[in-house]
Amino acid sequence: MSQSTLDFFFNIKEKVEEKKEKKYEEISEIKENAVSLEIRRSTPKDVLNCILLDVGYDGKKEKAFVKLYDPIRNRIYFWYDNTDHHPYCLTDIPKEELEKNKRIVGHPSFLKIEEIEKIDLLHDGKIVRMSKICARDPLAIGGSSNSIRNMLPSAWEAHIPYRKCYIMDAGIIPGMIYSIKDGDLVLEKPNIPRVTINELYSALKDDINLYEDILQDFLPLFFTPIPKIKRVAMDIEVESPQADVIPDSSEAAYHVIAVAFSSDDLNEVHILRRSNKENITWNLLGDVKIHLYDNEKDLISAVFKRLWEIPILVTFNGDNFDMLYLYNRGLRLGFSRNNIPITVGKDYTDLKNGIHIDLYPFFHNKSIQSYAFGNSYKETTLEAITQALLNKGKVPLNKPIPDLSEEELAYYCFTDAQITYELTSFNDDLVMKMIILMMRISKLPILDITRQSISAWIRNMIYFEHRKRNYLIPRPEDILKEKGQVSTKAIIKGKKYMGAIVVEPIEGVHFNVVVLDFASLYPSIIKRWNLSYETIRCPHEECKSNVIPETSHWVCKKRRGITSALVGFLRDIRVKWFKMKAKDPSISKDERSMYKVIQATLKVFINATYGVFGSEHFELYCPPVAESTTALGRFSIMKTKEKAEEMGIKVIYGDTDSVFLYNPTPEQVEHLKRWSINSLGIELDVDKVYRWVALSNRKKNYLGVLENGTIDVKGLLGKKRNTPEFAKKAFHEILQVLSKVNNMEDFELAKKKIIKIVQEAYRKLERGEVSLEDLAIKVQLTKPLKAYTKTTPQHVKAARLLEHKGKKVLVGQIISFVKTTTSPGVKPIELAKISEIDIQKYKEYLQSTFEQVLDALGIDIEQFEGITSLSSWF
DNA sequence: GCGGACTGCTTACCT
DNA sequence: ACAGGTAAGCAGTCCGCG
Repeated sequence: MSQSTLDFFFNIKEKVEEKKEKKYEEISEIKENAVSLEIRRSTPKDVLNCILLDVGYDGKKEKAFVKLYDPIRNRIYFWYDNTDHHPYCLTDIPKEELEKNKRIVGHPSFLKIEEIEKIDLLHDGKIVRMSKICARDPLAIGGSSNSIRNMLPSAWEAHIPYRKCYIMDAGIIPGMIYSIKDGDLVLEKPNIPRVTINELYSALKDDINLYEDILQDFLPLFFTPIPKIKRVAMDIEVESPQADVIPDSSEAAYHVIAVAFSSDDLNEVHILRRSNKENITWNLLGDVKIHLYDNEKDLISAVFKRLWEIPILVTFNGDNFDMLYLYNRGLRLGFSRNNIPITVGKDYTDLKNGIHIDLYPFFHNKSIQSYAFGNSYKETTLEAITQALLNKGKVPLNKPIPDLSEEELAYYCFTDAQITYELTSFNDDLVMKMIILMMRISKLPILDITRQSISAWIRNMIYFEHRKRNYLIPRPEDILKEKGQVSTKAIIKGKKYMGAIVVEPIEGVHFNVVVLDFASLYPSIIKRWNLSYETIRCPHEECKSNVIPETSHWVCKKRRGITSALVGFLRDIRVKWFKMKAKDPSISKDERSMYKVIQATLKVFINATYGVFGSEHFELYCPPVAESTTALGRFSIMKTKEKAEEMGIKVIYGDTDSVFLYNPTPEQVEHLKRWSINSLGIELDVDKVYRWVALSNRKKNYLGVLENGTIDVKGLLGKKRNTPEFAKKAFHEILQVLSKVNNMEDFELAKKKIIKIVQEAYRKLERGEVSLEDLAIKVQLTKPLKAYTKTTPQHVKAARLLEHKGKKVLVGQIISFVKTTTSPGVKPIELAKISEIDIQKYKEYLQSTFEQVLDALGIDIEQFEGITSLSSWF
């Protein structure tokens, strides 16, 4: 057995035995202890093996600082910059001239001007001389009315927040292990065994020279173990005058009635007495510690005491609610700002002495949702996420929160804290590990990872590589000026350029279908074709012959593109190393699971890299890069289709990066794979094999049975959220029947069963045997009700009816409504009666749901038409 | 004034 | 606030209809 990944490069374990872990103290007597922040933050001169979690700026000290978490003492240390680093921006105006500018050199925060050189990638890597203007305060550079960047006709690198600038200049990698040695911050590098390096090099083979320098920098990020980060989850409940109105957290006008903490070793509820009951029972709470208070201020005081000592706090929507409410409630109850352990920022809240992780924005992040969790939850609510990931939910409430007894309230509140904690602990701390890896790859502090979107991560990752190599960070307007043009037209109105190709499906049931797909097509293209903002449409005459098919663009042959190298490396190491190692039976289970986390994290970055280059809000937005990527994607799939057909294989379907081959021989498949790597330079793999697949004439719409007997459904109405449950149920019964089909004869039998299912569904509907819940159509409100000005879709009509009844309707909420015969034709399920259901409309729903399946199977829905008039029989 | 053809809006899916 | 492509249902508009 090999050692586990977590300790084979590092020897944290030895030290664990030397020191005692910190336990939370018993809360008994509450005293307002005004310990100054200075003392709370004091850091010893030597601290070993902490994980660096956050970077910030201290306005009083005028210094950058980092927050380090010591996994052994379970506490946060602060380390302040000792390298005399200052905020700055760059300009092309010479130093002598700047010195004549009284407003700049006379600025109260002005420090100095340095003459420096930068490499300008946008202009063929030529060396440019620049002046670097330093100031004491980041606001003096940018962000105030009197900032220096506004006094300059043109400034570079002036919009980067100071803490990010500091990270880049100091070369700090958040999420890595650091020690403080003799007052200095020192990175603890892992010792990666020679044999591992050799294995890795041989896996990446010839491509290694495309990105070897990046590989050297990135390997420690993957091979540094992630220590166990203790954290405590918190949830609060507050009094509310109206049953289903959530109190405003900026007002904090009502009592805080319960606060729960949950973690490995701290499980307690602080609760306010609201009844006259002599003996309250706490049977629901098990061995959770209960603190009952007669006075709200005592409760808040005890909670604040906890928040001073908890190093890492986890909430769900704490930024907008729990933390903000506690802060404002604290002020209302007379606590001074200094005695409240919470920082309130513009769009975040934090612990003054620790770190606050809000899981809501993290799980709301679209890339996390789709690439890390495969869209398993569709709404960002604690209920939906825990249902999907933990397979359990919140405690069901049968009355409003203020009406709950103390015991019920404590139980409800504690359960929320507990499931919030579990969102970070399930699958062996998967979420915590992913967050740490994301920090390392993007070089962003934990606060930014949980609160910013994927484009911010990717931007920071690329900026960091620029600063490291002394490249000038390009300005968005300069990229656009040089590389703004596109040469294709999108199929969808309003889009900027043409995207992927979908091969016209050949209708019918096809047996023995092999699906080949390109492994990460777009990242592979970016790597193979050297796509980057500086290499596309480069200034060299001799490169203009290196054209991208179907476009007017060309790409550089002389210089290796930085984003091409970066994306290429991340793609290759994921596909050729981590994905392989995650399945390697010769290594330990722990190691495999760590490799799985790494490959899943890389997937989030890789899958989004093409998209960001086509997004206007991205600071490295470069339309020809995005356009060339999709053009080469179309080129690749079309060439593959042609080649397959040339070989005599029928291509029955394909979408973006895949081809569906009808009954190919294993030799043909091998031949095609070899051809792809040799002539396109992109790996083509077998993705899945169908016993049979049924295609209709609709694209992105098919079903099939895989080799192992599982049924695979894509795009059919029966799996869409806005299809009523009763239609979905019948649809799934049909799938059950189909999953057992192996040949044409089976099909004939299956058809008879399917007819029965369809008939039964119609009959139930006719007889009124379907419940309101099963008839509900669920549609998400994607914007505020007021914003629907052009049309009024049905779910908006239903939502407006709800609002009329005084119910709150929020963006992102899913509206459940039914179709009625009474005006206006729809009603939210809460207000509808079974007698007003429009049965005719629901028949149409059934018809179109079934039609898609039957179409694909070659059964004519018309032969069922008699069924629709079944009503006459009853 | 009403219905059919058409376009545009909106949502949910696929890659 | 990562992209474009496809399907579907409905809202709204225009036009023809003696």
